[in-house]
Amino acid sequence: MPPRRAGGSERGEDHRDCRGRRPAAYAAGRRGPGGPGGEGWGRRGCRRRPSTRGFLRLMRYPTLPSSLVALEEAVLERWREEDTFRRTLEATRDGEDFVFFEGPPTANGRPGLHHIISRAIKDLVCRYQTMLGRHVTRIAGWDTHGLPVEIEAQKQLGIEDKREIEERGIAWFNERCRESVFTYKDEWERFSERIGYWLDYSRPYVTFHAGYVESIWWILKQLAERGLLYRGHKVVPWCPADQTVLSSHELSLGYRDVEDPSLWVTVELLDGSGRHLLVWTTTPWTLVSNVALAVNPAIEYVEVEDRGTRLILARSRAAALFGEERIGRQVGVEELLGRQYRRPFELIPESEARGRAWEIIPGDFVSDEEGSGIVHMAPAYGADDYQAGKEFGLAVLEPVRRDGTFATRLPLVGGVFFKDADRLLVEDLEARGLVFRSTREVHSYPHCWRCDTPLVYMARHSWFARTSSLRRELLENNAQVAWYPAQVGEGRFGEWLKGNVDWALSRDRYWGTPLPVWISEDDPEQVEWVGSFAELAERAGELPDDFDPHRPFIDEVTWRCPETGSVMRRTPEVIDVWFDSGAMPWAQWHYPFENGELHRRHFPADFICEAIDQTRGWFYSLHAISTMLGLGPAFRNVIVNDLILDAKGRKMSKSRGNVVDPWDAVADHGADGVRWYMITVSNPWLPTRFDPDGVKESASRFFDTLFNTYRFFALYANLEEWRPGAGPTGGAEPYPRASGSQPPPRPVPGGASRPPLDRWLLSRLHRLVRTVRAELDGYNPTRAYRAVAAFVDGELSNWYVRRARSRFWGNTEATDAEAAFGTLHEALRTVALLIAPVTPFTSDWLHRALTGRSSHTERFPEVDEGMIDDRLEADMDRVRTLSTLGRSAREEVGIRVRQPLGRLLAVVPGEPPAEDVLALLLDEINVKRVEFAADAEGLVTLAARPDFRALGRRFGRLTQEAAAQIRALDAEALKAVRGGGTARIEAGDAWHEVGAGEMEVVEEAKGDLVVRSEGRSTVGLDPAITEELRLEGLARELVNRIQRLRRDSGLAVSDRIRLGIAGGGAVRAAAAEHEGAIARETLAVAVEIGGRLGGDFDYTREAALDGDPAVLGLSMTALR
RNA sequence: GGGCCUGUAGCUCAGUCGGUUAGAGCGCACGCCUGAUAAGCGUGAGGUCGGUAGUUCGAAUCUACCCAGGCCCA
Repeated sequence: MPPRRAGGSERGEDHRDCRGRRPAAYAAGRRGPGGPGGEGWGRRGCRRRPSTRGFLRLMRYPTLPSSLVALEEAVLERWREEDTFRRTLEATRDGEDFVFFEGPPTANGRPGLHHIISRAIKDLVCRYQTMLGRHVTRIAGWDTHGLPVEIEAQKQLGIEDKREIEERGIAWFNERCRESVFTYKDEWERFSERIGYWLDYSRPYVTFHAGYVESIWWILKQLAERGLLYRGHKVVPWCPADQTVLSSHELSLGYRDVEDPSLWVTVELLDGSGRHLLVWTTTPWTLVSNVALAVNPAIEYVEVEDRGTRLILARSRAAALFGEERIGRQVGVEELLGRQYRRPFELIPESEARGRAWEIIPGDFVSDEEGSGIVHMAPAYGADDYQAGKEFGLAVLEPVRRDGTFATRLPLVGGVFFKDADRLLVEDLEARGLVFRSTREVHSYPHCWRCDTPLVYMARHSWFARTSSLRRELLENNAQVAWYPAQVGEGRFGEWLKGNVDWALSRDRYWGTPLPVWISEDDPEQVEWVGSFAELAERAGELPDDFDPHRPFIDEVTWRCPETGSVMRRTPEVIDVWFDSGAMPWAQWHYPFENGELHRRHFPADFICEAIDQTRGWFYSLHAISTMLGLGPAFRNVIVNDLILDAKGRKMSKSRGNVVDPWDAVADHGADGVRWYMITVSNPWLPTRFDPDGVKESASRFFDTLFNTYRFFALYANLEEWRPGAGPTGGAEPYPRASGSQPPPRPVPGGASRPPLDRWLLSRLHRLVRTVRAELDGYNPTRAYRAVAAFVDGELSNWYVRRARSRFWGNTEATDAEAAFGTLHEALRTVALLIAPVTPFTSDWLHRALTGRSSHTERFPEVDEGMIDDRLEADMDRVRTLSTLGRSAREEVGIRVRQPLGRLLAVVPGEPPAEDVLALLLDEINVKRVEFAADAEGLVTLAARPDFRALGRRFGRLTQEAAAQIRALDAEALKAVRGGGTARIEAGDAWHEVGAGEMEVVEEAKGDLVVRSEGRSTVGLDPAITEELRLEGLARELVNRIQRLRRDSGLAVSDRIRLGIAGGGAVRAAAAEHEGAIARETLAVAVEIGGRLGGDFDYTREAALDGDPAVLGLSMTALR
């Protein structure tokens, strides 16, 4: 038994290929102790060993490593040794810039599987552009500030809340944060290297570095000078337990379905009519703070009489709640607007209400799809409410304290947690007879994702960027961005911009970029933005050399205003961490303090790529900052990738236990395997399922086929000592090397002299190059590489190699052999270059194996349009269709392909294929001749296929009738149409002339043949086997058995033999008739044919050939 | 509750401008090949194109509504 898989210890010593197989060349010669045993390999075992000369020749085209992972490790080693990445940057130094921005990850979390996909895409685009000769800057970055970092630090330190941080000192806490941000930096760098993501880690941008912070200060000051920054109020989600604001991102982590009250309250309208307004809410606790009711002028309101009370509500809601028949008089909105009402609770003294209160206001956000069409407003506790409050100057009542409880001075609910107050409040309303209906319903409500406490929306002071004033610019700039897919840009991002609200910049936290704004202690309106450290020093005195702009040190920097004499003190907040990352186009260069030219060259980005969750994160912050600075869009092309799901389509999460460790994935499938899978399995913008079986499948389909093809090439190229440039096809080096300064050599000449199969492959190859370039230029990597996969599998391996196989060895026609090797070499090398962006390891290995050079310092293949031959491709298409049908027909009659048959009748649309292309069909399905219907009148019938596109235009609703009439045309009429004439049909009570434009006339085979057809192609196979054909079939069987015996006997591919064939009359006749062919195929220098096996043969075997027994014998011989 | 995406063979996915026999791979069945061989290849079966209603001579494709799943937002 051969060994199964290479164990770990054997790795590197074992000359097995990627499937764990021994390559034939080694299997024949190398007999290590672990190899197959001597017995069973022929009578005398195997003594062969390649000559030294032969062995050296084998080294020319190397054997594939034992696995994809081993291949990648070897390539990585090379990249490290020769610093290939840097060489590509140097080689393109004078090229036009292609600007790429790397979105910074946070290095206090480990890289995950989902990072592979965006990194694979980023790497792919950057490598492609590099191979086009452009200079691609790829600077790594680290996102190091913000709440995630603080939370991680708190977790490690076991700290529960902010109070504890302040007790132990901000300096101490921030030091812990600073230490933790690079916890996994090394792992990230190793991971990037391992998956082949070329990124410059030597000079990364780091958001907490003083220079980076200074650039942000500069940006902020620019914005302040443009009047875009202000201090205001905002309703924010607040966790009463942690006493902190949550970001919108964090908010989305904590939505949970809970049961809440569904309360309908009646509120008396104070217009003396005694009518009540019906109001619906799911948060009764906010009624305490109610200051207004909103109605929508676009909605119709009516009165309904219920239990002695006249209620006012939206018409559609009245119909739903009471039924049409109970609807009373209509109430005009103008009758309501500005009216006072009696507030549901009077727990807060009226005197505390500063501003308008308990009045009916208009609001277009009011819907009549649920509730009553009348919405209760508590500006402190809802975003819509707050907006309306600002617009109408409503009072803001804030009885809930930061810990979530009502102020103790309030009657009824003083000291009660806001959620717990609901029950008390509903009871009180019921007691006063103000409840119309009270139930409970399940809806989703945000909770703190850390402590599960229900969140409360609260108005808080905050610094804002006035982005809503630039809505038009944001949209205009967005229109200049090409989004992949487009709907994210138009839809998700565009809609979000349309509804843009001012960006709340400040955070009440510690570890972040401090807001560089100082406020007068005496006059809060006197503020000063500081745009650089130098400016700060001007005001506050010299800064230390190792000045750290972080809290708490920066908080101590104050000065006395020379004009007012007031002390200027910094606002305590830090900035939203998204501003950090959005500032990277400037801050990564410490612009404008240095690198002005570098920054100018690197803005805006030609390309960025991140996951969909960055829509409102990095995509927005880049876009918003750039727009606010008046600089247009920050990026021109953006690929948005979706999530990586598990094999069953579920989100990966720790709690489900379905998280795949990216290191495991790479160890199992290789980086190229995972990259290839992620790029080709579905478009990046669709959620991608990570299915290990799927990875294996797509890998084996592609890599194994490609490697097998290479192996085939290498085997024979080594045997025949072929190398490019030696023969008549000339030095095949069509792609200019990136580093070379000479003009590129011309591509291989069109090769009209090459056989059609070769010309066809090159035509397909160049068409492929055209496709791949077009798709990659259009940021469509999935389509590009699916096309490559189809080429390698369907065309290169399963048609070209399959059909050209015999030309690769023992080919006595040197030109033909040269053409075959040259063509296959060029195809493999071109494929190696095409896949360089997507599977950089395999590409590099293959390219080096074929040429000795790395693929990554080469230029991307160019299309030679002259090589594309439409006619030839069409002919080959027909031949391939016919061979499929021929095989199917053979299947049906049960005659194997080795048995030659006499005749195939064929019908194809259009012209028959050229003679030399047709030869491939004869060979493939092993028939002596193909006759086309045109030559074989009487064996076909004519039929008409209506062309609906044409008929539809002409006949409209009569199309079906006309089509039926066309189908019914008789042979005479069809002959006339085929001859360029017309036929008459009746449709819609009128006669019409129809011709070749309205139909296609096709031939269909008939008769006693075995007929198969598909589309417009048909074959009829003549199953008759003459004696002559039988003998030829038998001869082929003999070749087949002899080859098997050769191989089982351990002979090398090129060994010559002496051959003996013994058997009955038919066997002898077949052998004698086809002796020459048998000898040629089996490399026999002598053939002995007889009734019994004479002579002394080293290896013998009996064989049954369809009931004809035969005995075969062979010996190796030194003769040639 | 709102926006966007997805739904095609058992599974994973293609499907161009609406055109009349909806494709591929895997899996399955059967077979072939045996010097690319621990591979490879072929043939076949397998479909209510999520559903309904429209538009149209004609719908997987366009429209509306509904269902299911996902993402984002509230």
